[in-house]
Amino acid sequence: MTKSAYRNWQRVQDEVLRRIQSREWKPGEMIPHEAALATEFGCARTTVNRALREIAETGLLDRRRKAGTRVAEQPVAKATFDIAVIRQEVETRGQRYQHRLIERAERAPPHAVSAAMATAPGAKLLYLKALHMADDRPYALEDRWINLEAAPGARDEAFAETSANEWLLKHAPYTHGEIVFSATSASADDADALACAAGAALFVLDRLTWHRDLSVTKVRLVFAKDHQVRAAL
Amino acid sequence: MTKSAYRNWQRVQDEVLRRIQSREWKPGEMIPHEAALATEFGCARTTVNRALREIAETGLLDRRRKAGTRVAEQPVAKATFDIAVIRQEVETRGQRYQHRLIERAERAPPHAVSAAMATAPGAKLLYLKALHMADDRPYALEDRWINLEAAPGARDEAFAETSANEWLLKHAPYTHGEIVFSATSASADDADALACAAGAALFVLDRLTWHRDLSVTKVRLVFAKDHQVRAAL
DNA sequence: CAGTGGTCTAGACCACAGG
DNA sequence: CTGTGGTCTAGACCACTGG
Repeated sequence: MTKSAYRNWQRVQDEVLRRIQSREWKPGEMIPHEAALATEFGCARTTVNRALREIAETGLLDRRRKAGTRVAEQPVAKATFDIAVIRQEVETRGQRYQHRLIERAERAPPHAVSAAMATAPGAKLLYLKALHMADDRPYALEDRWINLEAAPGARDEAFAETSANEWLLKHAPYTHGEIVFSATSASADDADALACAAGAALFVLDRLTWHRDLSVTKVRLVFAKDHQVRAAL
Repeated sequence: MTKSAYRNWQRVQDEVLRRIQSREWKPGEMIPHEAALATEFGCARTTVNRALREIAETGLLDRRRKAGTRVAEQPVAKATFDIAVIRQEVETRGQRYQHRLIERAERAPPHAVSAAMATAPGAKLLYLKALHMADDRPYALEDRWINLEAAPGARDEAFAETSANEWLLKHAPYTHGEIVFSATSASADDADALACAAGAALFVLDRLTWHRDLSVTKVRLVFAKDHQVRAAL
């Protein structure tokens, strides 16, 4: 008897990965079709399908009906970053988290913002500026616009204790969104809030989320100097 | 009769997502178990399982045997970035790609590098410095160390025409690796190569890949000013 | 039009962990 | 110890697309 068939699809997946990585199956080459592999591994085709489907999702295999499955020529690496709530991020490092509200106002945003958020040109949004701290040192400076149409409850929230970050997750779900990473030179304000020299290179995260066709919030997080974002490959 | 059952798991997934996003099922709440949903949707439990498994992978659901399935309290957003070959990245933008080798040498790396790559302290590695160009303008400056033990063929490659990026993908597969994003101030060298002011804030990607327990390559890409990396949520 | 992957099903057994 | 998710199977039909 073979060993327990539990987690069999992973056994298949491991073996397929081994053959790709060992060049037994070379980039651009066809690999046997599902039925053949099922026979070889002595399992159901469903099991092979699951193993291959997951590999294809990582970009290492190209699968097409009728054409079959090939090893990708130039696999596009997919790096998945976990974007947690900042409090979690800080506490996971074993640091004490604190949040300080700097500004809270209801006002019409600059054109760039209302355009990006697809809100009416003159419409007022809720603007928040806040500082996230880790062990009493600045961690990230937040600059946020909230669409009150999508999250009306925000009007009654002070955001003094709870960060908008957490409040929104709990009260204003989103269906999709976009994240952009970039670098910026610290403005005088940034430098002041983040305790770094003006002009220092800072890591920036911009996020825009939507609920259906309604923008929910647009946030820009400027991190303290030397911030890194890390992902496994 | 119902509509074709094709892509049924997506229909289930969409409905489950709708219920989560509409707060019909609130954060922290249990949702019905698979068998119940299967009955409700008139499909096999396998189909429900697939729909829910995929949602759980995005972090929106927490699933545990016996405990059941709950809507996550603070979903950790997973942003997946496609890290393509630079040539592709440039050509996808409709720009002309070029690659210029600046330096190529076999030498012992600084301690930090040999430590990160777990190579013998005095061991020589292949060092490459190259500039990636888009439409004749600098795009990214590459600084790379290649472990010749993991990729011996690199010794015979000039990397004048083919970038190390592409050559390695074709000739030195990896099993796993790590990517780190950060920001840096342009050094004098960076500024010169990338045609920007010294001290400018630049986006940096560091990648270290392994084949089993052998490091393959460590590369640092410093991008031209205003570079962004984007991902859907 | 035929070969390949994509999906579905009904039923089964198993692993895990809550109670 | 029992309920829930995790996995497997054999067989089936379908969608897509290359030849």
